[in-house]
Amino acid sequence: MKRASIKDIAKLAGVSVATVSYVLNKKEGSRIGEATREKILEIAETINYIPNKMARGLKTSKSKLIGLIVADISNDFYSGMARCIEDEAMKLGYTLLIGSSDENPSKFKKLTELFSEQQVDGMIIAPVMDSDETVQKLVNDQFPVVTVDRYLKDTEVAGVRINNDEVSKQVCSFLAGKKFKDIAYVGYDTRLPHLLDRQQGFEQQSTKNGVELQEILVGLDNIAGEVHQGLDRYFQNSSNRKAVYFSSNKLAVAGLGYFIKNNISVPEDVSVIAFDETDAYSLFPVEIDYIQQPLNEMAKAAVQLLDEQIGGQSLQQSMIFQARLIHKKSVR
Amino acid sequence: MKRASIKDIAKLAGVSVATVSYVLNKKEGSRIGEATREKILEIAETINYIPNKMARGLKTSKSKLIGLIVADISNDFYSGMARCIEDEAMKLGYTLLIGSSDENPSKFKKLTELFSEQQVDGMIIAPVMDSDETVQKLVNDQFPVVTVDRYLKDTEVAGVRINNDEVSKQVCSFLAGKKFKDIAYVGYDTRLPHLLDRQQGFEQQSTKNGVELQEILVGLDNIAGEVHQGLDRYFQNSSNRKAVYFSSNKLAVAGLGYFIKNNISVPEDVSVIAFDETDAYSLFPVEIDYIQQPLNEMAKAAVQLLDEQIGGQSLQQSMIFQARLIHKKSVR
DNA sequence: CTGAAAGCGCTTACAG
DNA sequence: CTGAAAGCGCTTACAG
Repeated sequence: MKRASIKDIAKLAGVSVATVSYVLNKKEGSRIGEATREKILEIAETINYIPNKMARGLKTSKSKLIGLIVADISNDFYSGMARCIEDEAMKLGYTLLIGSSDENPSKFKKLTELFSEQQVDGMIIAPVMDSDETVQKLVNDQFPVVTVDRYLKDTEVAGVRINNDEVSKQVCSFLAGKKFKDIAYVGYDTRLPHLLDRQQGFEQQSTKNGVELQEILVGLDNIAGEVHQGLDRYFQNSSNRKAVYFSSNKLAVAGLGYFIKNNISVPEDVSVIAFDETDAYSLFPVEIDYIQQPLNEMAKAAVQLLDEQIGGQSLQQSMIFQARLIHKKSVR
Repeated sequence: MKRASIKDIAKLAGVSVATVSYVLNKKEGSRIGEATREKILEIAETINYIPNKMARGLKTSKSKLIGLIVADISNDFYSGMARCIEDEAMKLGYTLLIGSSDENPSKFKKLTELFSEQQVDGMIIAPVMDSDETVQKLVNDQFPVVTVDRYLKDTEVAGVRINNDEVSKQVCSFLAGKKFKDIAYVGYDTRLPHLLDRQQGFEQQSTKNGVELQEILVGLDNIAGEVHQGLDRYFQNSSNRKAVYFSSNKLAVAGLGYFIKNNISVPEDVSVIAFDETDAYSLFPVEIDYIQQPLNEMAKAAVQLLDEQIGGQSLQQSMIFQARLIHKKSVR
C-alpha cells in the first residue's frame, strides 16, 4: 500500500502542497487561515500521514540521523554508553544508527562510509587503532564528528572522555597509601591513547611513590588466558602484599575468574581495583572497588557537542570528565 | 563543503547523469562503452564521490535501513542479539537503526513511527505488552516486520523465537529426575506470551511430575528486592532439597546475589538453572547450568525473513528454534 | 493568506 | 552505446 503524501492531503483539502507543507511544519512566518489549517491537520490525521524524512532531508540536507560507532555493541561498556546516547539523541530529535568496528580499522572506515551514504548528520565514534586517517578525512570535510571514550593523538576533533591518567594516579597513590609495594597493572597491549594514559599515569605515579610495578599486557584474542598467565607470574614473583589494578571491566572479569579458580581470596590474599562497572561484579563474593565513569554526563555532552557542530558551530572542543574511584570492599 | 554529486561527475566527464548513474550501478542491461566507463569511475574516485542513499531511496523506495526495537539495548541479552542482527544486516547491505522501548507501549509506538518516518525498509521488533495494536497496524499496512524473542498472541506476523514451553518442561523433568520435589520458579509478573510460555510449560510439567511448585513472580521496578523476598519465603517454607529455576538472566543474577549474601552454597544447598547466558555467571563460585538460545541462528533467520518480506514475499512465517539446557555444575 | 515553481540527488523507461 | 526527461516527496523563496 502506497503511503500518503503531502500531495494527497493537498488534493483532498483542495489546497496546494506548499500550504500543506507550511501547516505541517507549523511555520510562524506565513500565516495560514485557521480554517484551512484545521482542515489539513484533520485530513493528515485521518489518512494517517507519515512525513517522509528522506524527501525532507534531500531538500534540507538534514536527515536527523546520527551514527554511533563503537568497538562492539555487545560489550557491556558500549551498550551502556549507547543507551545513554540513544536517550540524549532522541531528546534532540535524532535517530541512532549503530555499528561495531571490532577494533578493525577497515571495518571502521567502512562504517563511516556507510553512515555517510545514509546521510547521517553527524557521528559519534570510538576510534580504533590506525583509524586516524579515516577520522581526519571526516574532519577535513567539515563533517560533524565527536569522539567518545577514546581519542586521537594528532587529529583535531571534538571529543569527550575521562581523565584517564589522573584517575590511574589516584589509584596508585591510594594503593601506595595502603602500603602496597608491589602492584600488578593489567592492561591491553595497545597503542590506543586513552589506554596508554591509564597505563602511563599508573607508571609515573608508581615511580613517584616508589612502588614496584608489574605490567600484564594482553592482546585481544585470548584475554582470559593471558590474564591468567600474567597473574600466575605475579603471584610467583611477588612476596609482598598483593594488589591488582585492572584497566577494563573485561580484564577485571577475567582476573576475578582467576582468583575464584585458584581460591585466592579478595581482599585477604589480594586487593583489587577495576575499571568500569559491570553486572558481573555483583556475583563476586566481595564487592569490587572500581573506577566509575560518568556515562550519562558524557553521553549528554557528546550528543550536545555533535548537535552544535551540526548546527553550524564547528568548535573542536574536547571535554574531559572526572572518573571516580568508588570504594567498596576489595581493598584492604 | 558540499558533497560531490552525480551531476558533478557528469560535468567533469562530459556525459549525462544517466550515463554516470548506469556505470555507478553496474547495470548490465544497457552497456556503456568501456572508455567512458573507466573515465567515470576514475573521476568518481578522485573527487571522492559518496552516493546519496537518500536521493536514491526517494526514487527507489528502498532505504537499506532497518530498524531494531528492543526493550533495552543496555541489557546483555538484547545487546548480544543486536550484535548478531547487525552482522547479518550488514551482510545484506542494511544499516541498523536501534531504539529501546523500556517496556513502554507508547514509547514502542513512537519508535515505530520514528522509524517509519526515516523510511526504514522493515523492522525487527521485540514487542512490549499492549503493543499489539501498534504492530497490527504495521502488518495491515503490509509493512515488513518480524518479531524476535517475543511474539504476539493474536497478530499474524512473521517471527522467530524459541520453544519456551518445551524447554521449561525439559528443565522441570530434569530436576524431577534428580528427585527434587519442591521447586521454585522465578519469573516476571507479566502477560508477555513468551514468558507465560516459560512459566506455564514449567507449571504443566511440574503437575505431571508431581513436584510442588513455588512461584516467585516479580515486577520490573525492584527486581533484586522482590527476588530476595521470594527466595526468603521459599527457603522458609520448603523443607525438601531445593532447586530454583530463573527464567531470565537478570533474575538469575539477582538470585545468585541472594545466595552469596546469605552464604547459601550452590549446588550443596540449592540447585540452580538459569535462562540465557551472561558474563556475570563467570564470577559466581560455581558454573551455572543455563538455557542457551541459538542467538546467531535466530538473528540470521530474523534478518532473512525480513529481507524476504522487503523483497516482496509477504510470508507471515514463524520460526521456532530449539533452546538447549547446558549442563554445568549448579545442579546436583 | 495562498500557490506556482524550482530544485535537492538520484533512477529508469524511452527514444535515438 | 548514450541522453533528455520525468518524477520520487518534500521545502522555500518569490509573487500575488
